[in-house]
Amino acid sequence: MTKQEKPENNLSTEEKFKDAARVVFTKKGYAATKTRDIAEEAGLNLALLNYYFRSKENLFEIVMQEKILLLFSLISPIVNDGSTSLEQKIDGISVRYIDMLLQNPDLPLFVLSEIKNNPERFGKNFQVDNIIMRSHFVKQLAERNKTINPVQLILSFIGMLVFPFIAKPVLQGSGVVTEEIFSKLMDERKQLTARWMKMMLD
Amino acid sequence: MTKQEKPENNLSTEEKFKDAARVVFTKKGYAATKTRDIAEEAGLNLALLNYYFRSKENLFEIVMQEKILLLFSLISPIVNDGSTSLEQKIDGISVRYIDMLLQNPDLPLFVLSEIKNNPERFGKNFQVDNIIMRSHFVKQLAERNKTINPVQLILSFIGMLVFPFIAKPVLQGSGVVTEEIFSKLMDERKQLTARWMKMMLD
DNA sequence: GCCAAATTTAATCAAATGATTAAACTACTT
DNA sequence: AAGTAGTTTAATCATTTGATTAAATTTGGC
Repeated sequence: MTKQEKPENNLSTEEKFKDAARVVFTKKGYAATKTRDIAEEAGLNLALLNYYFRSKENLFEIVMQEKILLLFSLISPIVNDGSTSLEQKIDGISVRYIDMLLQNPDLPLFVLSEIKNNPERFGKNFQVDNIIMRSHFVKQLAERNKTINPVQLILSFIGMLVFPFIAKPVLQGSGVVTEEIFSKLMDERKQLTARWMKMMLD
Repeated sequence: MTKQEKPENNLSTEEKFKDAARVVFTKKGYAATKTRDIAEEAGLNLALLNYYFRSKENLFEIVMQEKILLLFSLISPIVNDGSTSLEQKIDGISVRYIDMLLQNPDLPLFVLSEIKNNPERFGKNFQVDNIIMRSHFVKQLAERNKTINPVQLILSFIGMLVFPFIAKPVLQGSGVVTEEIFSKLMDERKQLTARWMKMMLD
């Protein structure tokens, strides 16, 4: 009974499902997504999906885990880097976060709505408190300006970075921007948010 | 055949459904909401819901219409007031928008996700282009600072106002804030966003 | 009190949907 | 070539869900 290892295309099959799930879940949300949609998007059969992942929920969990990681893994090392200045952190976050969002435009709206629609599910998944609120960055903020609550500054910072992507469907739907113009705006925005944030420090 | 007008409690019944629909739709989103949930929340029968509204979609349309109106009706008169200064508009929007959001905390996330999940449905519902992008406010912005794209400023402004409410489930879930602290933060935030926005003008 | 219209209910339908099953097929080992 | 574990498929289930129907109940005018 030599346990047969998965050949090339087996891994590929599982990955096809995950890819499809990423696309469909992110586009339509958990509740509106049918397992058949995912199977079709993957070009595979419905039963096969359950063979690999046991359930819709399971597959969703996997996708969601990835997304949340993506959303936080970028920030953590930057805000907790003890060797950089406040200004350097602001520059770094602005550039890298917008770059990441340009590659994952509907990440924030997807993650935030799923969390809202089902808060119980994400008990300890995000350690905002540990990763961000106790970060080196926050300490530097508090040192620099003792009158302003760091939470306020951070909400503005992340808000300025993330909100355009959340409002993107509205902006496009109402013809304010095209895909191309949006990208240019966001690229330009890296410098703007950094500049604005630095102004807001004092 | 004197057509019997709806007595007191009929109007009340229709309103009960709308109230329930507001609650459930806003909490769970369109796809995750079952018509039975709404009926139960209203303390009424399922068939009655279809008697009044013909369909789930219909009822949703009504609720959504209200929500979008709420989201835009506040801004329009302020940004298009030809008699106020840029600074006055900024103050007015900050205060009144945050007040409105404090009373409707999950309005933004609800509206924005439903639009994203179903952009076709909202063809012309939001005239962001007409109401905001061609407003007196934007003209004043462009006059004041010819180097910065007004869209960038507006995205930051609305982002700073709205984002905390979008991130609220995460903030609460991770124990960064309680309901009470959140309200205080948002109250304090009225002045902060106004101050920051004015700084960003130059 | 009685009638007609409006309202409410319980029962039921048809379609959609997540999941399972049993059989067919593939690829690798010997 | 045969056997075996792993993979894929078509068919089917049971439940959920939006909607309908027909009967019961209530309401207001006479």
